[in-house]
Amino acid sequence: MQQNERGEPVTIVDIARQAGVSIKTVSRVINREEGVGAQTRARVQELVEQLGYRPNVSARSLSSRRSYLIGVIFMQVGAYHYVGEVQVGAMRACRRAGYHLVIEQVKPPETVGGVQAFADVLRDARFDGVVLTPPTCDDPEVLIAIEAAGLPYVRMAPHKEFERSPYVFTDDRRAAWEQTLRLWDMGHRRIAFIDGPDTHGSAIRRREGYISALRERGIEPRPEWIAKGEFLSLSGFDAAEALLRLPERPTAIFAANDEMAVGVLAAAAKHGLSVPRDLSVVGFDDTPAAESAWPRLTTIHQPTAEMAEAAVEMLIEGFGDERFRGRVVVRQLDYRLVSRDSAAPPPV
Amino acid sequence: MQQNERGEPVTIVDIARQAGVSIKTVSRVINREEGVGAQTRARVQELVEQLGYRPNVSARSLSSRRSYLIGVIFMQVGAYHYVGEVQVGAMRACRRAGYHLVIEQVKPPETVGGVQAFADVLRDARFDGVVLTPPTCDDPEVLIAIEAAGLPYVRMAPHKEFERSPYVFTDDRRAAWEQTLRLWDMGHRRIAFIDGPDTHGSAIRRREGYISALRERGIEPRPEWIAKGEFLSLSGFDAAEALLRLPERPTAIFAANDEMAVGVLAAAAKHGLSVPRDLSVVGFDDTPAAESAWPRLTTIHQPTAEMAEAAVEMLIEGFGDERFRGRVVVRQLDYRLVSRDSAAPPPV
DNA sequence: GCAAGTTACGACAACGTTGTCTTAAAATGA
DNA sequence: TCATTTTAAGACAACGTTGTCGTAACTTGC
Repeated sequence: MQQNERGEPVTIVDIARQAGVSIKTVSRVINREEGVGAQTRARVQELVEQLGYRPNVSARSLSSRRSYLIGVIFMQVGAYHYVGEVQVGAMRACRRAGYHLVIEQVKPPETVGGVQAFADVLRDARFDGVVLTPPTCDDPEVLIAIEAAGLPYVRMAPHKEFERSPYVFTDDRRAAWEQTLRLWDMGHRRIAFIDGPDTHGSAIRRREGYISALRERGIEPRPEWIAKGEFLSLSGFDAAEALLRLPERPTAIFAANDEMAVGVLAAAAKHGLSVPRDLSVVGFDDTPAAESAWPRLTTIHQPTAEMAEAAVEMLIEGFGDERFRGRVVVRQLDYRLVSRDSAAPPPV
Repeated sequence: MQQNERGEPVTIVDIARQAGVSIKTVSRVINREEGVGAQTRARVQELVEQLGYRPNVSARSLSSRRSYLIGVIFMQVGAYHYVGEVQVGAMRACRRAGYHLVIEQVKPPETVGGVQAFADVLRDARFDGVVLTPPTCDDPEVLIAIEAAGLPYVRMAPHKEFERSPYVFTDDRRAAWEQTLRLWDMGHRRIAFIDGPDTHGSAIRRREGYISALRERGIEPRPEWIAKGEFLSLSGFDAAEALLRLPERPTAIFAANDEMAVGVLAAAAKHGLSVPRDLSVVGFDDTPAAESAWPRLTTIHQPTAEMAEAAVEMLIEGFGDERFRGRVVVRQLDYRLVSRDSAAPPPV
């Protein structure tokens, strides 16, 4: 069923011979090109399915100068969940369109020769396009390498230079604003914030949302309420420790991601504080950690997989019209507030 | 530097012309084949570097019938960390050998048409080989699909049928045995265990190690001490709740993975138990969650990335000698006990 | 000094598609 | 009815490598 009479994979030649047409005609049917009569098309189509023919990607790319490969570029720094979601979403979109997903890791900036190695990989992988995740999507060297290779790319939640390429994003600023107001509306007035690294655009925008929400309610957030974090659980723990030692302790802590929020939970436990009775804690992202923490985290759902899916779709659609030539395409996806058990009105 | 005079990527033809030799000779140099004189080889080598030539993978695979693509097959069920580590390790090995890594997700068994879709993907991706992660590595349908495609594969920590293919593993049984004895030696006598799903071979072997350690010390583990878990944090939480309600409460809980151990920590917090003062908790795997939990988890380090690296190496080495024909190759890697803060002698 | 290897290379045909150009037949218009 | 356009299809040459085989030019052995 999947082999021709010589015991080898079915090729376009086999189809052509059996259908009594030229290989070019079969090629046209496969690629949904016009210029084929209805009956011919149907006959070829049927044979293709019957023999289980699948085009040879190598031959196809050699000839068409397309690889049907999309690359996802990331820098592994412990954000397994995020990268995993991106991959799953990207893969879904790829599969729908007959593409495959290749993953490539960029070494953290400090690594010697990292970018050169990356450029080499780009050149021999011959991707049709790549998706960039934060914080790589703002790394100037990486961007230059990709542009030098003439590759179309889409960035996910970029930090700056929005005109430089198409990108997908969610409104982090507004989401953080809503999250903060949610605490406010519960009655919290001393709301602290744990920041992410400045290399992530979303961290910055989340902080902005937090600040603007408080200002809107007529409160200027005190500097000591904003603690530096690194998006890692441990940094959330440390930041929370500092916040909980403040003379006027915050009644609520908003961590810029769930991982840090889990760290806050641990710090609260260490200080003998019951969440949410003595302290409310909210996160951001809605990772599995949020669901499995105790108490379950009130957070904001980030449609990571869907964003990646959208990014790949934009890439593939872009291949049609002269590869994005200059056009910047933007796609926004919606976040969603998730209410669980870690936030409640403050102690009276 | 990376383009020839026509502004297109440098090809083998450019090198050949400039070196004054035939393309075949260049090809020989590239592929480290013999039959080229020392000076010629040096001259070609230098030109290759100078012009930044990289072979076109499509052409190469079309001609050689190799894709230089390795696939990693997994089923996403929340084990982001594990899959992430596998990918990183596999990618490292691939890059060293000039291969690229393609990831493919298999839908959970219940999905309709899942395996057929998977078989299709296998056929058009034309991997040179694939790495299978648990629990996919024991899925009979998946194995049949891969074997039908004639693909060499290496399994990671398989569950059964060890003669069926090459595989890499760690001695989970012995590691769990050591972990249990470590608790015993601290003075614990009521040691409970939270199981993983039976579809994971390592879960089963971890349980065996736990049981045999207790038996060796002359204790028959009570059935109620072994709680069913699903390798997910929430299931650890639930299992711990049941264990902590036991009339004779265990003084230590050994969770078959870190994620569940974190769930146990949460359950302990809910019950007002201080870890490790009132209850010792140990995990398995040494994921980031173990480091960032509070208290930090005592666990066992699993060399996941290294295992994946080894798997890919075995695959690539195997391509040489007629593609593994019948030979089962096995590689064992070492685990490592990690002592942190979540285990201590039991209350007196 | 000559037959019998051995070494270092090249010519040429794959590999399985797609792109470009050509052409016979069918449809259209006057 | 005949010139003109449109449609459906095919011929043939890429695409950039590797595999197979052939063959001069050297070695080697006696």
